[in-house]
Amino acid sequence: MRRIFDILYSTYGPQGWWPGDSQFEIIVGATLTQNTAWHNVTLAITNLKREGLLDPNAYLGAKPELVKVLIAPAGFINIKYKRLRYILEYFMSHNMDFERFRRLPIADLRSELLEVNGIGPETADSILLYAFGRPVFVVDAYTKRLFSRIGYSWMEKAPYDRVQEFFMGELPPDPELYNEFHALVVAHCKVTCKKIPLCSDCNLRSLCITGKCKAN
DNA sequence: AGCCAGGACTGAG
DNA sequence: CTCAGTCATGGC
Repeated sequence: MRRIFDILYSTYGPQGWWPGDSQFEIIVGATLTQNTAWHNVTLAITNLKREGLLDPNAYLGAKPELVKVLIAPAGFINIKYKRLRYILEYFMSHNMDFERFRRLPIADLRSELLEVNGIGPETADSILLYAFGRPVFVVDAYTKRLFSRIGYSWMEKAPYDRVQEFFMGELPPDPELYNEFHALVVAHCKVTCKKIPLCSDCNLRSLCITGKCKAN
């Protein structure tokens, strides 16, 4: 597992995630990117910034119609508008006390986040890792897709928590490592695309980046 | 013209 | 508990 990380890292280099300036922006981005191309999320976040709504009070005080237009590029406008509301209300109910979130035991904070309507396991873990620097491994569709092709076929249909437990059992609880690992998986999948067939010329198959495989 | 993107919720069986 | 249906837009 560590070897796979090393290959990815030497291939793509440090990714510098999360692509956002503030903790708050990371939280908003993690929500808006649900089943959505990141490019579209950047359009929405740029809109919110321009209108000064990338701020909890401003967002909650703005007219729904306006907010929906601004986040429209990210899709699912009605659902995501509500989800952002719920999430912001959660943080506001704790006075946006990020220091508190930083102190809370990981399991407790994760449970709190999962109780919020609109925050599922991946969004919760993205917030934990990228906004609060907690050592939580983020699993997503790319993770399952990639690893199910390089020897872990069981991951394809495995539930989120099972896959996460596996990775966290293989790797030390290092936020920096988890940060880069997830970002590198995304970076790799973005360039390989899910239609690339398995490579029969090397053990790494679709992860192979030697350029010698037929799959590449 | 479809198909897909850094998911999560809901309701039915 | 499992699972299809639903949600919306921009890029290729």
